[in-house]
Amino acid sequence: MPKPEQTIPTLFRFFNEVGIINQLSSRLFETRLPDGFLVSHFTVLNHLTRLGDGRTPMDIATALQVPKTSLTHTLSGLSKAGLISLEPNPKDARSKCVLLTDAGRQFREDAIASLGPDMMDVAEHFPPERIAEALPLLEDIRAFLDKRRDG
Amino acid sequence: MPKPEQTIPTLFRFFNEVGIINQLSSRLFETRLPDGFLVSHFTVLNHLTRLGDGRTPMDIATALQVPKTSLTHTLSGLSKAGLISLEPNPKDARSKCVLLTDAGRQFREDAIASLGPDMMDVAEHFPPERIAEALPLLEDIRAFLDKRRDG
DNA sequence: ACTAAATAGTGCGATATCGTACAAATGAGG
DNA sequence: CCTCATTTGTACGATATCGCACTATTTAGT
Repeated sequence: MPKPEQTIPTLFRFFNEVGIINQLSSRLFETRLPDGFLVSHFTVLNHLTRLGDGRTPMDIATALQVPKTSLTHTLSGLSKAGLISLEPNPKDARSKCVLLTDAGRQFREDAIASLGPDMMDVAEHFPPERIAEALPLLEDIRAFLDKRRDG
Repeated sequence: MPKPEQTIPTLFRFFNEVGIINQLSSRLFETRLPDGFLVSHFTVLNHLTRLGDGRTPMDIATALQVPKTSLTHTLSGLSKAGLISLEPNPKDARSKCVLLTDAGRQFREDAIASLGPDMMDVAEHFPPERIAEALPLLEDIRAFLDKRRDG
């Protein structure tokens, strides 16, 4: 039975730290990306590369937990830049398929490469084991919030 | 000597999880706040309550790691809503002092109270010790990124 | 088959965020 | 004192984000 007096401040601090880390890291990411591109663009390209392209916008929006209207905008930017192509979905005429282009794959690789020095800098101060230790908790909390959102 | 092959993907996953948790928790927060208020508003009120008001906008922007132009906008919203008052800074005529009003303190308390059930729900699934274990790492990474940003 | 409910993507409007450029004020160096 | 660089807050413009409403399509219930 958790005691609210200690628990709630601890959780507030947790979410507060997460918020600021996100802010700082996103900003850092963006200074490394070509002008006009944001973390949101990279995130989509990274997702498609890691888990495979050909997904629908709705799949991606759900996975990344962004509203579908926001994703429409992001995809439109990626498409204009030639980093993805949007094709009709043969399984569902309402929907589309998001395909990576070669330029899109290259963009992601370049982005990762240009972030490499920053990442190594972090890695030098924080042993990967220490980061790896925290990952399960983060993933669990993410999954919890994720499931909770639907219900 | 960290090995890039494992380290960099681990860090990517870390920042990715942080990003999604931030997105999910911010959204949840905002559904609990009165209409028209965002996490950014709460964050400022919370900061002033915890560390004391009378600070300058620039102090707050630095502490919260948001661009000063963004904070100007947030403060303007808080001021219009009567949750803070902006007064001239006797020490520096360029600057201002941000003071909490009673309504501002009350707003924060109400916000925390309305988030209570959500927090307890999280707390039931994640023992506070487990959260507390992760806090030092988050704080260290935050501090590292924070310092790194200046240099 | 037919209607009703649910779902996918988008257009639109409101507003948040942030970079640039500025004016006012301060501080540093001569 | 008197520059000149720095700092504070803001106005402005550009764009991101997101909620609402809408159309087209699919799915479910009868």
